[in-house]
Amino acid sequence: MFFTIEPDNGLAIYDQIVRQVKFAVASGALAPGQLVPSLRELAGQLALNPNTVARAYRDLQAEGILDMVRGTGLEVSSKAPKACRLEREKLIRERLRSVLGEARQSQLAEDDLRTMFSEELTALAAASPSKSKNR
Amino acid sequence: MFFTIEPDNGLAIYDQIVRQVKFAVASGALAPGQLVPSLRELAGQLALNPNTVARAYRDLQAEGILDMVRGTGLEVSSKAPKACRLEREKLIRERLRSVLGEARQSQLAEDDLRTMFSEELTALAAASPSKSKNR
Amino acid sequence: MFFTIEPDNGLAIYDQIVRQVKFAVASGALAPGQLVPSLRELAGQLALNPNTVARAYRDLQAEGILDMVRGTGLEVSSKAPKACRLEREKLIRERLRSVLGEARQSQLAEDDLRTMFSEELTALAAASPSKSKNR
Amino acid sequence: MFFTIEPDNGLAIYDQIVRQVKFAVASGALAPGQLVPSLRELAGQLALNPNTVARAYRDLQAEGILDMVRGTGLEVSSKAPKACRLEREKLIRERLRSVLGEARQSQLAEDDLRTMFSEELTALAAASPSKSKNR
DNA sequence: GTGGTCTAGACCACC
DNA sequence: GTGGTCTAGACCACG
Repeated sequence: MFFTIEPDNGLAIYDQIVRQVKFAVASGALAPGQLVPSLRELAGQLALNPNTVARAYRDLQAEGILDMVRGTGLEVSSKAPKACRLEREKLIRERLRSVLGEARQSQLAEDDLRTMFSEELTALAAASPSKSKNR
Repeated sequence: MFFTIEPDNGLAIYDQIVRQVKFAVASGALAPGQLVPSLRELAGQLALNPNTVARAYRDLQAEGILDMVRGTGLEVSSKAPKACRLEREKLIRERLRSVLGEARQSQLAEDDLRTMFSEELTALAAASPSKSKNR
Repeated sequence: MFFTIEPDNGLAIYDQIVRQVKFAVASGALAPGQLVPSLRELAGQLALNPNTVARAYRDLQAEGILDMVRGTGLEVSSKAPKACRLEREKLIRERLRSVLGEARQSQLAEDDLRTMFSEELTALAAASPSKSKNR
Repeated sequence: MFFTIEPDNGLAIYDQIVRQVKFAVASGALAPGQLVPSLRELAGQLALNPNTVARAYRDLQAEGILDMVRGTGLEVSSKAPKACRLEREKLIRERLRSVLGEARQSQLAEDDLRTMFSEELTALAAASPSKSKNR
């Protein structure tokens, strides 16, 4: 699959999986009815403890993003895309607001912050020319 | 003092103290040679256990931000301002990079991200008119 | 494990643990990649509070001697042996220098000091025939 | 006076004073009946809190090394020289034994330890050519 | 199971 | 008064 896990980015691993599944659904990469990778498969790919993946899938089931299909696996629910599109912006905006809040509280000048933002954005685009026009 | 603790913002309390002390030094609010509040004093103000404050101050000593003056307290070291200014940028840039990385990976359009950034920035400025030119 | 704690030898208990871990790594008794005893295990063996062991392990992490493996424990880092060998010499040399400095300042004759050194060394060797060639 | 205080050599400041007074008596630099510097004088010279010096003098009185002479100060007792000569060796030997014990326990080779001892001894002699034959 | 955090409270050394 | 250490025990997140 197309997930990438970074330990030590502050987020728990299971939470990174949860977020990325939601993002994949939001972007259409995972469509309703489609099966997500099995526990063992994903755990193997990401070199994680299956329990960790299980924890993520459990949370996703609890939120109604994934539905259990007995004997088959977990599939993306029909209501997932709408929910995930809303969720995506919320999740990212939350983290962004948190960073900005800390920056302001630290008396960092707004201009420095804008500069930092631009720098990181271009650095990111350079590192992985993912999604301007082509992809 | 002028510290504010938010339990459950994801960061450990002692780490919030560490960051805020660094930020205060970076902004000049705490000058070298100045004593930080005593363990018991700060613990009292923030309604924390003295051990929690001690943990934060111990970390700051280990980083060379604070120097112990026996029987007197902990004072801001002479090398602290430079170190803290660098640290402040590093801490914020790290978190910013992490958010941006997640946003990109989530296929969020760059323009949406820029918009989000601007919105949050102005929202923040409105909420607390901290530091334009006039204040 | 093979640690021994002496309360009231002037060193804090957590510091004794730190030193002994470093010494164990320096001597090869603890190899990189190997897990140190868990907090609770070591605390049980030494009849200490787990927090005390945690403090020691935390310091060792901060110095890069131990790496955390989430959900598994703490392992000796790959860079630890070199660092610990240097550290061992430094720690002992520091204490030695301090004693010698005091001796000299006390006007103790250098020859008396040499005699004292030899006496203690042989007394020590007699007490625990640790490491000549044969053992 | 001829005392030197090193904070952070592991010994409490008051203890360093106690030891150095004893050493001065042992070497004859302070003779029975002679007055030691007043609290304020010594505290001023060493840039210490007078309470710290008071603590040291109090301990020395308790051991019978110093006698209070009302309205005059503290003088070296008649029994001090003999006691201090015995004490000097004991104090230094204790610390030396402690270092050696740690070195052995750390698996440091005996030869390395001997080398270290010689190095530090010559370094010390070079730093302050105090007391071979001439002084 | 692992380590991490926090609280509570006691005791100590030092200034 | 200051910080430092240690104990005890609870709770949490993670794997």
